[in-house]
Amino acid sequence: MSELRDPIRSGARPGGRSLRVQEAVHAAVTALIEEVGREGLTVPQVAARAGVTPSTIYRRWNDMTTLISDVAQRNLRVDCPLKPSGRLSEDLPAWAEMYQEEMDSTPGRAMIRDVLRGWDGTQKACPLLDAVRPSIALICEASGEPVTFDVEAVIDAVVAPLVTRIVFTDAPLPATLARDAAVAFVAQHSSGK
Amino acid sequence: MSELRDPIRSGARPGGRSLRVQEAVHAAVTALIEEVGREGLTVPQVAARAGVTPSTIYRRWNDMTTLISDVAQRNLRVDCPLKPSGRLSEDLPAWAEMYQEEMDSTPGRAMIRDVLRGWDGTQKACPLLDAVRPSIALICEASGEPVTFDVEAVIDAVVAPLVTRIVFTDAPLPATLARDAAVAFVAQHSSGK
DNA sequence: CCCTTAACGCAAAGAATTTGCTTTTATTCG
DNA sequence: CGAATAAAAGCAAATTCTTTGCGTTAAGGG
Repeated sequence: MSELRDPIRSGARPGGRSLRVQEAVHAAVTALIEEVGREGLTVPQVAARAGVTPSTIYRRWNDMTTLISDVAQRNLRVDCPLKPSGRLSEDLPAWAEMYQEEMDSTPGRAMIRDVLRGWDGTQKACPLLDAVRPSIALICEASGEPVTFDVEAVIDAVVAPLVTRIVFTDAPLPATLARDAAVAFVAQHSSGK
Repeated sequence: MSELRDPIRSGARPGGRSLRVQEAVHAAVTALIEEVGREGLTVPQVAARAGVTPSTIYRRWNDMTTLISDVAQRNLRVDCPLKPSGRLSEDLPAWAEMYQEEMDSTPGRAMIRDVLRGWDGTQKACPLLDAVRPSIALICEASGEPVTFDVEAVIDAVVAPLVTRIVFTDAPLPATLARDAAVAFVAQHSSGK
């Protein structure tokens, strides 16, 4: 959509006033989304609430879509309190179930959409999948058994069907969709080859 | 995002001038995307090219995002010249390969993103998956063998991993990603149970 | 502690969007 | 096959959003 200011740059000023402004704006967006929804949410409105000039927002984020996407990305960080038991056949399904509950909810769905709207496909990092890989990797490592598959394979088998439905459909999901996929995946990769 | 005018409604006027305006606007969008790209494409610009008043566009589509999404949805109709051989183990991988080529291309990726940006998740019909189901169903029916799976299962196994990568990443895809998934899927559903 | 300059504030200029009203013209019905 | 009806388009004024130039504030580095 449009280049956000690169936070890692020589001479950049990530602290102090800049940071306060960023926090105030993010908070204002979050609050106003609650109050008036995403539609009919305008930059001048956010600016007023944050105690900031509209031009400040335009210069940093360019437009409302990018700003909302930026806020949504912060909320993607699901700090899941994982306590891997070490048994893949338990941990992966458990995580999958939790992940589905997190994502297939009104705020979860809205968050994914918000992230996507501000995503133009030219950035390297993919916020949603990047947020997920560490958890999967952790579960695999905790497993004593040597894994014969890739983290990407898990994403294909359990994350992809889930997010595809969330992104492209309105219909409520079967409660055990992700869990079942995880169980099937583990079964397939332990028995046989 | 915002309700497009319901085309099926008592008293609606799908023909005549309305239709001409719609076609002119769609054509203008397509042409201008080529010339100036999606960014920096404005409603007044489109209106001028289409020989229409801006207010006409605003009243019908509400905003540029919705209009672009609407245009992209028309282009989703991939009339794939399928000639099912009747052997699932050939037809499904062949279709998967073709589908990937169609979607994992610069215009294909842009199209998917355009559709998603105008998608607020409250419509019943899902333009992307709806465009795919008939093809899969056709292949399954053409197969003499009685199928032991669902169309949705195919979507989960081959379409989902594909679109997830397209939607969430910038990285180029392995050329045989979808084909391989299709082969594995057929193998799994013919042997064994 | 001072210097440099990134980032903000302010206000004017410019562009996009909304809105009330009029006109055109599909569609329906007699 | 004409009216009659109302959906959709045109037009223009009013509003609101966005951009931009320039002065001011205050991080970060020497």
